[in-house]
Amino acid sequence: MATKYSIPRGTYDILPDISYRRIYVEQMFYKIAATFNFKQIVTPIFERSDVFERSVGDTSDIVQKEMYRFTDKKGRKFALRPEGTASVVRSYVENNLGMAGGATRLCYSGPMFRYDRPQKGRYRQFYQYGVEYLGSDDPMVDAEIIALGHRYLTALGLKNFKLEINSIGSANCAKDYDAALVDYFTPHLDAMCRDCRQRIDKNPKRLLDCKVASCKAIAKDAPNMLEYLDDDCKTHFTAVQRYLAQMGIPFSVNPTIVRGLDYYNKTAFEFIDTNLGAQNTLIGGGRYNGLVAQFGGKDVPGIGFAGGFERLMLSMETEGCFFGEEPRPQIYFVALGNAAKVAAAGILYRLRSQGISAEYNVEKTSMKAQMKAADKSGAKGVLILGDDELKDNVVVLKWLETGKQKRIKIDNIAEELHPE
RNA sequence: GUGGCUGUAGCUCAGUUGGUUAGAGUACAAGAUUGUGGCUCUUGGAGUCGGGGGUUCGAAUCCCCUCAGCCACCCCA
Repeated sequence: MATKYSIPRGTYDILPDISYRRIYVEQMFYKIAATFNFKQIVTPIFERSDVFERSVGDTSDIVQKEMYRFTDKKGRKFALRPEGTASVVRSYVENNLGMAGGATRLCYSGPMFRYDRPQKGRYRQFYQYGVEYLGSDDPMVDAEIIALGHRYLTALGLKNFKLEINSIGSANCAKDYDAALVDYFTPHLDAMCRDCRQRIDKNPKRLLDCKVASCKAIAKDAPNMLEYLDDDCKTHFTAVQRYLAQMGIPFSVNPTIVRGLDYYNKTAFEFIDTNLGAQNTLIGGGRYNGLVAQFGGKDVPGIGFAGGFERLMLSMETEGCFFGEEPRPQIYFVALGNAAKVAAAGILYRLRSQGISAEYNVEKTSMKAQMKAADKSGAKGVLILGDDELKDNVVVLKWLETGKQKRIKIDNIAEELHPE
């Protein structure tokens, strides 16, 4: 007996009855991105491991324990991509995309891989969409990227989300701030959870994020990141807010937003769903000045965001959003008898060549069964061909919604379906 | 990686203190004067009771292991 295989943990199949929804949501993304003149870039789903290790940060959880790594036959080290930005920047540098002059606006979508414990809205293979803007540090660009995210969510019909923004400063103000945090938290450490005690050395900003009640209480009075911004970061951040206000995009400043990837600086933002579970970040993004230089390119500033299709669609489901029309054939062909079946092959092929979607069922022979199948398929019309019609060179066209039917010439089917 | 809950037809679920051929709804298939769908009715097929091991005369039911899903931690999309 053949063994039945089951899908790997944390992955899922997109089955044909709902795959049109994914197509709708993805196409909407590219459509909105195009209105901002972003163009698609496609990169491989695996890269040399250090592409991610160096950019995402080798102390980050993603690199430390969530990457799918493998070695090829020549011993090269690769990893399935855990996120999109590193690959895009690698390609930007490798192909000198900046040489075209002006800014580079890129968008992408595709599968990402993280070895995580699966739960609702979190998978080991998941699908992200994202944008990257390379070539400017102007705060207007920050606002534009955020606006693009906002436009997309809105275009899908989502309402129950909020935008939170923050500035995590640049390298030099972050250093001051981290020192201030260590100074503040160190005397309280005994009252804090074990995780926090461990994290204070690695990344003191994380202590701001802790969910444990006692830690939360201490973190409440911690130094505010925004007060440690240098002048450049400060004016940048206020300008971003001014642009957002100008665009009429509502937001709130949340100083505890700490993005988990090392390359972020200055502006950080999240679109959060307000009625999803624990995995409620719809879109996360931020600025990453310095990353291009780190990949061996010029010191070109950049900013971008990424979001997961899974959470997006979960959110759309809870809000009852439109997911696009379910595809169905225009015509269902009912053939009675073998001569009609043979003729149907030719007619079907001609209709399809003319762009008319058509379906039939060879397994069913009775008229009743074929009509039932036609009804179930959602087809708008049925073409019925039997011996009577065959000898007159006609078919019966029946509209399923109204039940009206008439005999039409076989050569005129396409015109009858498209009256104009 | 840690903890809690769950796992019975394709889907949603029943299944009494372990007891004989494991049920329902829905979906599917065939039929109701044989060339006309939807509604109704009749009949039918379909389940390794997640998997493996153990206790027992007997396990879907009790015990152990394992796999998977969900929820939270964590992490983030």
